[in-house]
Amino acid sequence: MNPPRLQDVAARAGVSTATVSRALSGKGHVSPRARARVQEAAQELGFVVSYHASSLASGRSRNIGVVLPHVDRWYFSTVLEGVAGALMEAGYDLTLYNFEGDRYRETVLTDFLLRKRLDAAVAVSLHLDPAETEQLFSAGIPLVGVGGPLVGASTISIDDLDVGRRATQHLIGLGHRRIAHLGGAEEGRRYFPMSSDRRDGWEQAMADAGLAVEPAWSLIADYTFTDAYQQAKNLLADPADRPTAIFASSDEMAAGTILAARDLGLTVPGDLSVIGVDAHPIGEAFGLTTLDQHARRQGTRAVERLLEHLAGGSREPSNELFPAHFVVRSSTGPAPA
Amino acid sequence: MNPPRLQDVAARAGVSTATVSRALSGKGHVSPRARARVQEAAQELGFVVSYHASSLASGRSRNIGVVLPHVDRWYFSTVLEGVAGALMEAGYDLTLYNFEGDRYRETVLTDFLLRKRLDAAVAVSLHLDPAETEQLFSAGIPLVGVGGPLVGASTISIDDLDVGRRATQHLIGLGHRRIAHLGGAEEGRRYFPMSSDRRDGWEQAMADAGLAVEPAWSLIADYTFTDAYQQAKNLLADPADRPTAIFASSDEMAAGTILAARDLGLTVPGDLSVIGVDAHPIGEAFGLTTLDQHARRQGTRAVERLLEHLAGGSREPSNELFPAHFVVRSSTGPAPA
DNA sequence: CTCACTACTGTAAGCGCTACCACTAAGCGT
DNA sequence: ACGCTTAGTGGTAGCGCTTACAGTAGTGAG
Repeated sequence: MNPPRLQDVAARAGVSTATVSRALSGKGHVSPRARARVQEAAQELGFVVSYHASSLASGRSRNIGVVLPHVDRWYFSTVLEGVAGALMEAGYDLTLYNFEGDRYRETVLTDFLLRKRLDAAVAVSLHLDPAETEQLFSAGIPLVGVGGPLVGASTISIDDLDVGRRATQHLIGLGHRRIAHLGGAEEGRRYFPMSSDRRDGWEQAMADAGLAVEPAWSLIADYTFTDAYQQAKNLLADPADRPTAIFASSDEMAAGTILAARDLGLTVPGDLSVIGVDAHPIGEAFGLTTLDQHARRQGTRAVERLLEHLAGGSREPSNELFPAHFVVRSSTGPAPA
Repeated sequence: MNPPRLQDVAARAGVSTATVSRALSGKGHVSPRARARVQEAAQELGFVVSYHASSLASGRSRNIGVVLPHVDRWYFSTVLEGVAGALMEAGYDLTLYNFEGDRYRETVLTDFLLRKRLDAAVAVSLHLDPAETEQLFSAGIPLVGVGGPLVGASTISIDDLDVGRRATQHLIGLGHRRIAHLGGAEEGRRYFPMSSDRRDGWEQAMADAGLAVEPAWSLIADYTFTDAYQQAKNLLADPADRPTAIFASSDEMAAGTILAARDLGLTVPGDLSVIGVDAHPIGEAFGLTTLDQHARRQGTRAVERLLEHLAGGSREPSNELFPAHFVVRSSTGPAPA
């Protein structure tokens, strides 16, 4: 026996299909009695509206796309958790588009735009070139960006420049003058525009304090624990000339740095202070001082914005800056004498 | 101007809509000339088939659901990467259902089953009770399970019992007799059935070698780095009575254990050997010996199975065991004298 | 030259809903 | 009492595709 259709419910409840549709969707006027009868009939038959038919007829699909460059990295998966939770609460489906770096970039930007099965999309750390932007806008899909600028669209992010500055100032305030930075890949890669902002914040804070920025102390570690571990081991190898503090653009890198320092026999924060960004759970065990960027809430907030947008027509795109909060633990301390 | 429809392409190419549909989908006979003309017309108009209309008419949606208990944990996000990549290659969309523990369990099992918008589903570490199983089967959605048993469905997983045994045997082979185990939550939680299998493997290997299993050395750490760190710190606190080796059911727990050991002034593997499971990238920097369970490939393999199933009608459900491979690094060594 | 087949193409009947329109029956201010 | 609004309902035309089904040609075998 085939799955029940709207018609079957209508027959059983003794009303028209139009009334069933209205009763079930909650739109339009339906008498309490009719509503009750419809619900009962639907219940008995185990009826659920056909997603495709409903979407085709109404033009709305209650389906939102999420585009991100990776799903197996902390920041992205945490934002994704937030987005997924918020969408579930709102009764929306989530279609996932994973770039895997840039591997499926073209495919996603072509495919997912065109099939027009999405009501809207959330793009995490997505950096588009003008042609891609044009493509997106002409498809008419409302878009909210998370964790990076996205021309023409509303965005949610932290103030990366400010975060870089505050992290560095925290170290300077503790008396450090020799401060290195461990960031993500610079240009070249198209996602991760924020990496350079945090680096810029570091440079600004150093300049403001009249401190020199050693070019060799500006490192790139791809946002991973292991890469940071290697970089830090090199950086800290020479006892005669090494920084007393390191600001890492992510907690994973910061933790890798701490491990490297220990492997070299350095104490943290005795010989070296380390500060990160994220509030990654791994930071707890490392006693890592960090700036919490509330990644999960960035995700939920993005959904809120999107739903407001879908409900209320088009508003001006706006850029919402999330506050980042200090979590001071034991990895930062006074500079060694 | 509205997006072009099939009809528009047909008009422009001078053929019927049926021919356009056949030419574009590749099904049925179409002359090379007609095909070329259709493709040209579609190209010029920027035509893409409407996903919903196509699904409604054909009954197939080229959309596969992925159900998992968390997305912000390594194993799940890695499997998800594999699934997402394989689906992208096959031209399928991916709808994500995140339980968040058990928070949205009911919602997902009800909602996603019913809307009947999925061709099939992949369930990662999903443990269903009989009623839920019944519900799923009556919905008629082909299902493949990853990383755990799933009654009635085909599954992909490693042999967790064997993994537990081999990891423990590795330690025994190095002369260890005092071996503790750090696993995930036992019963209670409904996902993570594999945790107890790895624990059982440990117990078996110990028994086979005639070694005692200290109940206090069978710990639960929720699969997280930080929790393992705490547990290990307690476990290793007493110099008079502590294990010389620890088998952790995941690399994150193993890494947390190593950090705890070092914080206590113990050397690895001098005073303590540690072995994990996963081949989590963080293991590299820790020099962690582990058993690679090829999480990503489990994901891609699940998709292969599903697509075979969708193509070839229903086969018998089968359970495919993935081999796990040793990655011996520096965290395991001979037992201290 | 006929028959059987195959290659190709068009016609049109849905797929299962939503939403517009039309209509009736109340309710209500004047 | 009169229009006027509004709640409640049914009829039905699509939404944009896919896919029988049927029909026309062209081909080679008998």
